[in-house]
Amino acid sequence: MDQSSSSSFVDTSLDLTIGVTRMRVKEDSTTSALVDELNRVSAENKKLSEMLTLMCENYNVLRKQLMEYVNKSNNMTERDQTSPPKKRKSPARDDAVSSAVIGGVSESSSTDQDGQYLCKKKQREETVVKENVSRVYYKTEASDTTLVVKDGYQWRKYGQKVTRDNPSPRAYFKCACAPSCSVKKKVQRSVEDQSVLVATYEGEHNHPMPSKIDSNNGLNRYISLGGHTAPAKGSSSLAEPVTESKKVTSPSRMDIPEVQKLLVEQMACSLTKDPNFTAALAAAVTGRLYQQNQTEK
DNA sequence: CGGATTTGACCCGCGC
DNA sequence: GCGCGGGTCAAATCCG
Repeated sequence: MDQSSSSSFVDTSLDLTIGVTRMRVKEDSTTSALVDELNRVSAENKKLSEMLTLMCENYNVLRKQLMEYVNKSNNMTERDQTSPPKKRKSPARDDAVSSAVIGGVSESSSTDQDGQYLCKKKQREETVVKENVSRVYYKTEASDTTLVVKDGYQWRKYGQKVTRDNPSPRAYFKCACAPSCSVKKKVQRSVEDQSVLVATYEGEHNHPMPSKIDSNNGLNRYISLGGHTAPAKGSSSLAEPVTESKKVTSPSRMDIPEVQKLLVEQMACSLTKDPNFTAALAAAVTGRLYQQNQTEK
């Protein structure tokens, strides 16, 4: 946790300051006007850089707070999940080692009489024998009643159910590339926080993400839950859906440099959308070019 | 009209 | 064996 928060700090100081050297101001009034303008712009750039740095600091502070909050609520939910004696065991892929199914009741307990039964059972197990199961949390508008999670992949909804432990319905999705890609996901609102969508992924896509844009610009935002169940891990990130994998084999798909890169990209993206910023940036670049021109002469 | 979504019915595992 | 509950199927419906 500490590791991640410290390592996730991204030095975003863009060094936009254009050390405008005191140029030999010509008597020419237009030149002096230009220099004035350059000075003004460079000061503005300085200001912008400071603002950006401040924003980053604020972001880090907020992120820390969110982590703490999430960890707290997570501890609570874990207690909630363990304490009430559930009548039924939740499915293997949801809460236990999924390989328990692989071992196969069929092997040890198979008898002649239920051969046919086991045949069917095996068929089903094949679909159950999984793969990686991961859970991802998405922050959405509480008023948003759709169970759509824009994670970049295309999904086909094939069912919806109201489950006992959660009043909000659970939606079932298959990857749109099925049957070639057998990834499934379940999406349900969190019991504690209706604005949080919990997506449970089963399996891994065997094809590239069709649209990366959606994953970044969608309605939903991944929320960083570095230590949802394992706070010690702390591999948190802004955009990477933190997977709460049930199997050891699940790779951590993004390391810190990548996280930083992504973070910077996101910041750059939001900044470039601001016309004021782009104007200032253009001015800064022009200023720099102008400066170079002057020194070359 | 074709693909996506909805929704009731059905299947199957599990506990009693 | 029965009933409950989660997961899936598939016909009906919606929508671009």
